[in-house]
Amino acid sequence: MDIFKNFLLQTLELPVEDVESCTNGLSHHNFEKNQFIVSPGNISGYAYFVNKGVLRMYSIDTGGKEHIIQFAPEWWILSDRRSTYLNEPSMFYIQAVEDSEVVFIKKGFMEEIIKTYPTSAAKTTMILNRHIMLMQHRVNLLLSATAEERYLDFLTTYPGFINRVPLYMIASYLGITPESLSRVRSELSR
Amino acid sequence: MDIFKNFLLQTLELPVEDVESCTNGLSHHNFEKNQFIVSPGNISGYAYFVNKGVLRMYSIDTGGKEHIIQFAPEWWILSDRRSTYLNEPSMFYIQAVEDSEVVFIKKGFMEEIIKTYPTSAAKTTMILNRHIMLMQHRVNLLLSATAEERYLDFLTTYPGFINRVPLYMIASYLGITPESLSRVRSELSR
DNA sequence: CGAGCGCTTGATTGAGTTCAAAAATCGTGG
DNA sequence: CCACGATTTTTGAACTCAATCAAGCGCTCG
Repeated sequence: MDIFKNFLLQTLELPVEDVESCTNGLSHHNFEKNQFIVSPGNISGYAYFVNKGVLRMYSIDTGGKEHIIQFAPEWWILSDRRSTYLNEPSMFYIQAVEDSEVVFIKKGFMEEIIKTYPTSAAKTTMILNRHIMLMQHRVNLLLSATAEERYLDFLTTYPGFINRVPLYMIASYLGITPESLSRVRSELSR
Repeated sequence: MDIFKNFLLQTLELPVEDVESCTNGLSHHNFEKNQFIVSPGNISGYAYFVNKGVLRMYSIDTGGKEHIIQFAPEWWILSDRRSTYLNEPSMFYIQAVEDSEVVFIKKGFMEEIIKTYPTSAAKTTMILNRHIMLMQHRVNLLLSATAEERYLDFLTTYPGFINRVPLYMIASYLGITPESLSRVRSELSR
């Protein structure tokens, strides 16, 4: 939980003396590699802050293929917003890619923080805006870039990730098959 | 500007008597069809609330093809978040698809609103969360759905839009060519 | 140490693109 | 209100990038 307290301290700039009380009522859980935090059909009332490890959110299509919407390494927040904020059954799986430690952020937690510390509003909304930025970038890539361009962008946008996540998951994130990614990589190393 | 005041009143639930003063310092502009509000290289310090009309945000790739990241009809807010919040030159065009009336929301405006009216935090962050929802859904579709499935989803997610926006733009939004969309549509009407 | 998982490589297929041109629609001025 | 030029949409044929199917290799970890 200390890592999440640091997040409140450093990123949201809450007063040191209040951080303790803020985290009362928040739970954190450990998940083994491949364990599920959310499955389709669940209603997930939480956003998930990653203390340690990596999570992925993905769907499975009618043909049985996985499609990764998002990865979340340390210090990131992951959530199926539709499920969390509209109380709908999730369409996605959220799963630990490595052994992970995850803080469960109750729906409304962030809004309470803002109400109590209005000066943190800019920081809090910045997290959401940053998330939208990344999604805008991702949509643009999916619309306009080739398999190779997407892979190269991934390498620069998420340096180090290539060593933590199996290639077939990166392929799924990029919207290509593992076979194609393999060919792209061998092309690049020519 | 009255429409934006209604937005503050209804969506953010600000007190009636304060709405007037909140909008001081906000400007609104009219744009003719095809006029540009933002071009690549600009730094856009605003988010754009659509009083009337439709905007689109798009990129042009190295091959000269357009790719629409997002449409924004009435009551929506459109912004290249990267440019607005990180002060970077935009990568995108923002253009009026119809004659449009647009309110320029200064960076920081929403955060000021929250500071002044902390109880609006939930409403304000909900707008951002809703935006993320839509993007998550869009990424999932781009990763997993065929041209036909994307088109059908578009029809249900944005009913009525088909009549306001030329098909070649919808094709660009869906990540397919106008020719493919035409074929999908003739298939569907068999 | 072998069974399963992840990655690579090769051959074939296919959904969607590209290129070209015709048809339909729109809009604007006479 | 109509005509004509421009824009948008459709249709056809050839092509292409990435997917699929299939097989083999090499770890790893149980």
